[in-house]
Amino acid sequence: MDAPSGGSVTATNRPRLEKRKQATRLRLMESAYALMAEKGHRDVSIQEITSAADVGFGTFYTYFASKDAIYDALVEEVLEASGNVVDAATRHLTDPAERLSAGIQYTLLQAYSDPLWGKFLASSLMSAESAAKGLGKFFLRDVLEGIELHRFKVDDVPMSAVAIAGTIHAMLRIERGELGHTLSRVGLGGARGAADAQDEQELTKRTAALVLRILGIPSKESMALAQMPLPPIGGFARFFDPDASSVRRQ
Amino acid sequence: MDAPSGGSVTATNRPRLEKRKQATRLRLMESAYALMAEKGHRDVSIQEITSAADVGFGTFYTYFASKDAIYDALVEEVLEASGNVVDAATRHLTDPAERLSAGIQYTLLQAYSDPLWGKFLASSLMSAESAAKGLGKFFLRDVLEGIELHRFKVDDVPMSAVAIAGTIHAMLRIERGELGHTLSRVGLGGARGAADAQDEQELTKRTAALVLRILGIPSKESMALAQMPLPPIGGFARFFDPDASSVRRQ
DNA sequence: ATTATCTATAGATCTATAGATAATGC
DNA sequence: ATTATCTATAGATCTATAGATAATGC
Repeated sequence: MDAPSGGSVTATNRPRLEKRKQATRLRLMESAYALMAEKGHRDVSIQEITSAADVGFGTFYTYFASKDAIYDALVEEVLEASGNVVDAATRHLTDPAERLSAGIQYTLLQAYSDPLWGKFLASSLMSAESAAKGLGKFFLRDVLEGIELHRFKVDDVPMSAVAIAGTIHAMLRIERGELGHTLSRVGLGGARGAADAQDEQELTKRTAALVLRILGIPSKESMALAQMPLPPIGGFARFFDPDASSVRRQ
Repeated sequence: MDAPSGGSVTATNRPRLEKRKQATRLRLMESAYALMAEKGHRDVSIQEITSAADVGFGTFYTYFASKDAIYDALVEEVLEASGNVVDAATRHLTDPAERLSAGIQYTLLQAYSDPLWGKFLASSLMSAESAAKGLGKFFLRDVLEGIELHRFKVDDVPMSAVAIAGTIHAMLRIERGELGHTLSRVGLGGARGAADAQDEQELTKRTAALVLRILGIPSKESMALAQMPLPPIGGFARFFDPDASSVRRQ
């Protein structure tokens, strides 16, 4: 009617503005990600997030309706990225056993090299639905394929899936060095050399080996499979680190 | 000096008063327990707790310094009770494999029969230290004894312990029926009959069987062990239920 | 007389919004 | 001219405490 003519001036017609908006949104998510991984998502105020993002308080509400909304967006992002980590690391492998082993190791190595990522991923995996997204999707695919090919020998598929998920989840939550520490306190002692000299490489291999054993692969073969060299992917990107170019989508 | 004579009139000299205090304290803990299990311990206000306990707001601070303080007290209580459940159920068994199987099954059955208990126990087991108390202490004892007797065959003891803890923890967190549901959504279908017809008895047996397999017991024997009848202990007490006489100490 | 319990309240936080301001777009 | 961003604030909540009250103890 009496609207200014000249065609619709929608947001999409203004690429620079749109780009700036995306940058602000990303800064908010980066800040929320770091704070929530550190302190737990309920224990972070919107105030803290906007301060860390160096953005006016009210700006938050331009992008997210609530704290839960930004957390949900982050979970979505992290779960998808976790799937990408696994997929990138394992796409080329043909043996489902080797592929699963590599996927598990890359996941844990990424978590060790970027503790915030590890904490956030662990918190994302708390709900049962999330287990079917990201990581879980790929791991389950490998498990099912291995069963079909008679590479794995499993009596109870759902229970095995729960055990694998529970094991990986537990490994993500354990503080480094605590594995040996906790158990030695109960009188177990170091299972293999000094308990505190466990490095990430060894822990990831042991985790992979145990998962393969759950899937019915004999003990020796599991260890051999887990020891196979991982094709290097040139270090891990820090998730949500402005310097990093990978992992992030868009 | 000028204090009233007649001997020290300490609290211990007044059994009725002391008893009443304990009752109030217990009411506060019962209310906090139910609310925190339901909504998560951070999402309950002291206001809610005192209302539920039918106690004046300020009274809370006579007994606990903070919300964390009452939560810690509850965790302590629940962990100890969890140990008692396991111990009572397994004390008489001589085979560590059978004992561990029974302990796991009783734990899960208790959690299924009393969902609040299950939720609270799962939340208590989140920290690594807590895993060595209660349940964990007894389970670890059985594992180590079984290894010593060559009943179990384990390559990597700490990793196996983590896997067992992670599996049980995951089973405590999974909603009933979700095991089959989640997996069937990904295209797995019912692994054994209809996925939603899983009853607690079956789930607990399958969990125990899988744990025994992790410990190197052959597939068939694991299933046979898990199928062994559990000595009935006449139903489970509701933890913190005023009607129940067991579980609670003191 | 003693003390457990209750009521009322101050102070601290935190969320969501309204209105002003500043930056880009054309 | 448009709109992203900022500042200021109202309203809701929640914690911790101070002082009053009510119940038991002797």
